[in-house]
Amino acid sequence: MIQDLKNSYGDLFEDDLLAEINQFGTYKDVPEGYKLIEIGNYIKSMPLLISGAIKIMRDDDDGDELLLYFLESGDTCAMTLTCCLGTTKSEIRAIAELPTKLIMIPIEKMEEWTGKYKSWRNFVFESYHTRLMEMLETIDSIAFLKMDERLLKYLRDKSKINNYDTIFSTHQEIAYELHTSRVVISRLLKKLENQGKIKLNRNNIKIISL
Amino acid sequence: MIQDLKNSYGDLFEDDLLAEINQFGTYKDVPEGYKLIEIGNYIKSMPLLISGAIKIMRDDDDGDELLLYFLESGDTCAMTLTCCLGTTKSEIRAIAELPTKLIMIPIEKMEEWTGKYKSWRNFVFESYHTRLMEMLETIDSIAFLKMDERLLKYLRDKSKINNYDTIFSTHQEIAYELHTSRVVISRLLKKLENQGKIKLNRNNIKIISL
DNA sequence: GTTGCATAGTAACATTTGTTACATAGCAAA
DNA sequence: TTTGCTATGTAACAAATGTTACTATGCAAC
Repeated sequence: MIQDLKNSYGDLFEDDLLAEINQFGTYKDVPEGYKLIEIGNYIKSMPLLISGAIKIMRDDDDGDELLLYFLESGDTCAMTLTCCLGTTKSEIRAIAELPTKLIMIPIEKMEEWTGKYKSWRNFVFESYHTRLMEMLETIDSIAFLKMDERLLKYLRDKSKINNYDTIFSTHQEIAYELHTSRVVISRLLKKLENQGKIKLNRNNIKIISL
Repeated sequence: MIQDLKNSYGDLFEDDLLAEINQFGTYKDVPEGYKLIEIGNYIKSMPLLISGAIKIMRDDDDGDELLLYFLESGDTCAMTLTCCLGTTKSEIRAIAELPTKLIMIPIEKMEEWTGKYKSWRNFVFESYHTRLMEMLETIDSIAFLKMDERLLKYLRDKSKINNYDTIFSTHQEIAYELHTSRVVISRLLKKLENQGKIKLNRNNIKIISL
């Protein structure tokens, strides 16, 4: 574990801190689709991403859902932070988008290190920063873009995250993540296919040129 | 200034920190409508709200805009924090919603205190937390609510912020903040009036029961 | 191959939201 | 009072999105 850790965070943290992370953190290796956090869960630890990607979803009571953003490999921790502080329940759902390796840090340590290590403090601030910017981007998308533009952006983001030009999702899954209906997505995807930008197949979408 | 400061933050910060804030902070008293931050500005200081309220708006390049949230009186500082860290430009616009008193803290101090005072650190984290939650609520509104529900929520929030049952806005202003058109707002407001929930007047809306 | 199920295609229609265009009303300055 | 400006009301229409319902297709289990 220490090697993975050094690869991802060696530049960021001093050795003492790395050692502490190694000592108190719990290594986790989860498969694609693994549910890391469910809405309403109490959060007692904070994840550091080593590799893979995590999808952060917002759900409301009526079963509505919406993709907020992805956490990427070298990329920092979650907005989970937020939920840690108060003994509040999670407002979001976190699901592994890819096979993902991460280290879970217990809350107490997280707080302790905040006083102890400047690099840790900066890391946490930096994470908050990134998260807020990510949320802003999400707001831009749903407030200012039409569904066809949102879909395009979605396809681009998704293929970037997976680092692959084929997206293995059904229309229904995409519809859930963009909070619309399957028929709408099918319609728009077909239009993109007619424009020669993608190639539709069962259970996957090949990207030709976005 | 020290008295205002103690009233608003006395419970939160220890005396040493209060003294430093008093020493290094700049007191500001701005009228309603005063533009505190414009998109693209570089942020060199962080505001502590003493009284009043600040409206945070998101704008995009095409002139689209959208109300993100309000900062309230005793309420903590801004997402401005975020913009401070990096030497990045502001992604948002901040406008005094009411006559507002605040203290501006220079960035350097902000960072220095983060290491020095636990209460300051917690305050900053807490602020980030609140801001993220506020953004989540905004996302919920635009993603899951129809325009009529958003308008209702807007009227409630606005009257709460101003602590008054009459809202002094034109339909056009509301339309900008909800990122829709004046006609749409007029239409929906008229419906609410017909339901007996509000009373429409020129330049103001009296709330009867929401 | 046949069956059964999940996925995708598509038409027709409903609803919501946005747009245009014009009429009316309130208010203040001349 | 008249004028002019801003704000509001409203109809008619357009576009975007959502819904229903049904068909077709791909794939796997049998």
